[in-house]
Amino acid sequence: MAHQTVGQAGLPDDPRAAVTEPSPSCPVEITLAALRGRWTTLLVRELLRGERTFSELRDALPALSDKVLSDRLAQLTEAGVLDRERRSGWPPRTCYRLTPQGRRLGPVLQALWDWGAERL
Amino acid sequence: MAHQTVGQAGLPDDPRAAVTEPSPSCPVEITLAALRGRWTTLLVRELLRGERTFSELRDALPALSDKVLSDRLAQLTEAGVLDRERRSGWPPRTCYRLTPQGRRLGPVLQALWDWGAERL
DNA sequence: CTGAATCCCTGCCGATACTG
DNA sequence: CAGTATCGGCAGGGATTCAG
Repeated sequence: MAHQTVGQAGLPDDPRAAVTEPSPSCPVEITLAALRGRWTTLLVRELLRGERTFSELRDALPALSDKVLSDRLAQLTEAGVLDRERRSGWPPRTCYRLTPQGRRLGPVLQALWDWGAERL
Repeated sequence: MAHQTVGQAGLPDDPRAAVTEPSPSCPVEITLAALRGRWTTLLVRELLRGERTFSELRDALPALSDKVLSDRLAQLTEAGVLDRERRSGWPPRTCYRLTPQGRRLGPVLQALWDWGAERL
């Protein structure tokens, strides 16, 4: 439903692409904001493989500090990309999984991958 | 040809996606590096519509300073996204146009647009 | 175990001024 | 016209420490 007004024409000619300065409401900016920052795409890739706890993510990305991991998980949760589920009991565990919106980032990452792969 | 080893499986299971920290040689990072920074996607969008001179770009994006415009054009040229053509004579003009690689950013921006548009 | 708070350092980007 | 040089403010992100 996003493009019924432009058909096959694509983005450059979409009337809503007429902005003349960066705007947080531009769809492209929204997506880039969700993926912004170091480590973010690696985290999404990890979660595309399945749900993970905080420590599983830390183990999967050993060079990522707790602070940045926590920051990125908050950013992605805020962006609607993933859910957190706190499990009661001991030791405390929090499990993260992609939302349906988050799973739709798969094709986006694939598009980014494909373009970059052609340059190698 | 980028994915013959993974068929339809897609990125998360590609063996080359096994990196555990951000790497400049990761295809996703290459693409994000090309698009990095404020104004970059707007410049690419503008050039997807056709070639532009420095001042045409400045007129299209009035809030963009000369310095940043110059920085972005250099970054995109370095990334192989666009070519510059200096025209001799007076006044001096430099024309920018997308390379074939640069034109292939169209589908990438479209993927970014589509994901962001669903969130509105 | 899962984070939040703090500190510091670096790089981005905007403004301004200047050159071929 | 098409840039480059310089400076300053601010946000990103790493290390460390503290808390629920």
